[in-house]
Amino acid sequence: MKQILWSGADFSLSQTLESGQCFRFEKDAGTGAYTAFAGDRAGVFMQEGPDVFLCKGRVEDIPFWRQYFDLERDYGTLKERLAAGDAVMAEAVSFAPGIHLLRQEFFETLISFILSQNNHIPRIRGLAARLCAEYGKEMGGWSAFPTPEELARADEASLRRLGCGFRAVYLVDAVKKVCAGGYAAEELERLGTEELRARFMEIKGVGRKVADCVMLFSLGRYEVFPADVWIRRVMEAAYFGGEPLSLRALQETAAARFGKDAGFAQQYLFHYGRMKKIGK
DNA sequence: GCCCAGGTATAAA
DNA sequence: TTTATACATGGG
Repeated sequence: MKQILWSGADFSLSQTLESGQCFRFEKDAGTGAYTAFAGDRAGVFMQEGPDVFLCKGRVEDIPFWRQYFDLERDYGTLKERLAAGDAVMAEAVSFAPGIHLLRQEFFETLISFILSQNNHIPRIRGLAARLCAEYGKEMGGWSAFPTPEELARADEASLRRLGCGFRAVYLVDAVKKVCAGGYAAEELERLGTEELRARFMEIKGVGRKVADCVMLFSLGRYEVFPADVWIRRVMEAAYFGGEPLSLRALQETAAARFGKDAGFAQQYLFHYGRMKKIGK
């Protein structure tokens, strides 16, 4: 099977899947194909130039995957707007011009990014996989991401046994709050960014970083775009190649960008500075 | 075996 | 308000 999913510029399957937005995908080293999992769906995708193909999966899921990869949005214009008059963003955009913001299911994104704290990507992926295997619906060779109700069967002790560590109590609190209501898609859509962030941060273990990641990688809130994926790309660009950007330059740009929230930006960049050993 | 991670809660300054 | 630590665990 080889169904065309999309054809157009400004989209890179690999850049998008490997930009740290999602934790359930696999790359076939031989063919370069990616298997992506989202909720209880799975698909195998390949990209040849501007053409993206669904190579394995359900044809009726094609509209879902188009939405998931945010393929119908004009990223040319979006990127221009983001990079205008901003050297750091311009650098980020040219470093990874094919990144799209995923529209992942809300609960899966929330749980994944709670798992992400003080953790590295290979281990986050391992944890997510174990969570699916233990509590998600068996799909024949793989497991769906558990629903809030399914994950409500888990208590702190069993989550710790899975290896969640101190994040176990955070997961329990998140599941409890989501099951209690107030997190339906229509309700979240009604809230502005600030209200949404405050709502998420009521959950134990959800700080600004996780809240923003959920808004970015699930809810399409572009206004918080610079706070995560692009900044990370900039840091990688600064660390791995090209003209090195000083931490000071990044901080100044971030302070300008975040305005009143410069403190957060500093803290945020401090972490990345430490992580990537940039600056002093 | 050691190091450390797509942070956050909490204490201390 | 800002800055420093503890945290659980296992992938690399």
